[in-house]
Amino acid sequence: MPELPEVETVKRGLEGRIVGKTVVKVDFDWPKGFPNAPGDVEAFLLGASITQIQRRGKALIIEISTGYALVIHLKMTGQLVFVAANQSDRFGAGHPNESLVAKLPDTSTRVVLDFSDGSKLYFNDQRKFGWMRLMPILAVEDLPFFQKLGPEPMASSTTNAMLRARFTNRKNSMIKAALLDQSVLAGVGNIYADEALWGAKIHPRTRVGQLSDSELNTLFTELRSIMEQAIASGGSTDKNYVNADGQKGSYLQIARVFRREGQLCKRCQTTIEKIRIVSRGTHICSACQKERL
DNA sequence: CACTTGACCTGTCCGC
DNA sequence: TGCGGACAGGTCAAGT
Repeated sequence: MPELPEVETVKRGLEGRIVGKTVVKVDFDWPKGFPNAPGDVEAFLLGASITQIQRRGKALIIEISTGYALVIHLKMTGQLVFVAANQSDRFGAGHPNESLVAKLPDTSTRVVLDFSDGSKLYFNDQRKFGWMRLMPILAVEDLPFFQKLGPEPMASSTTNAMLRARFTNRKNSMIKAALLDQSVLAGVGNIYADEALWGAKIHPRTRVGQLSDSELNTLFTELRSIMEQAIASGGSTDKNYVNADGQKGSYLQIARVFRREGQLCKRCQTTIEKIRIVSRGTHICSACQKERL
């Protein structure tokens, strides 16, 4: 389930691997995942080169020399995996990714881009929730998804005061629902919502209006800190997520509550519980994160 | 408008 | 062993 740290990790991986490369072939057989007008691929992608890669929220924007861009959302099980021309150089016998690369393309492969140097980029998506779309760069920001998207939590221009104002617009929501709402704040998903709430000692069912300014500030500080650590760990791999080299992220090895139900709270040794809030699996320490009525 | 819930998908796991 | 059902969770549409 790629959230901001996972998508950022993919973005950084792709920057060093596909920028400057020329696309010579595109294979896809899945209209819902690549819903483009006939002819777009030939006119605006083939023969063109990758110029830069951006991330906004959980979406990636791969810009192309034709003034078009590939906009990609990995949703829950999407992967973007780069494979060099000579696989054995990078994924030879004994390499941790040998088995993964050996089976690409697999049954989850939706799109394959071939570059002129023989390398390839695979877009895999087991559950088909993700999408990839070719469109003019100038039209990207007009997509409803980007129109509604809230500010970037890690940007220096995003202040606590600004975030407090956005959250308190949703004062009757549970804080976890507000954190997951991409129109309030971009990039937070189930993993880092639980991790940040534990860090700030806030029960996820608390209504936004019940939180003081200082509690909200602590929550935002925790969120930034957690996301920074997650990026440094290459993101979180629960099942599907891998980076641009096909490697897993290691954040869950240092996670405090997520997927730690039944284990002890690292702060107070109480057993971590898994409950259900806003239809999502939610991990809490009921001693550190007291529910208020 | 604020807020919640179900649908979209497929692979996996659990109980029978 | 096989099978039904619950579960995983990002976003959007539709509901209250």
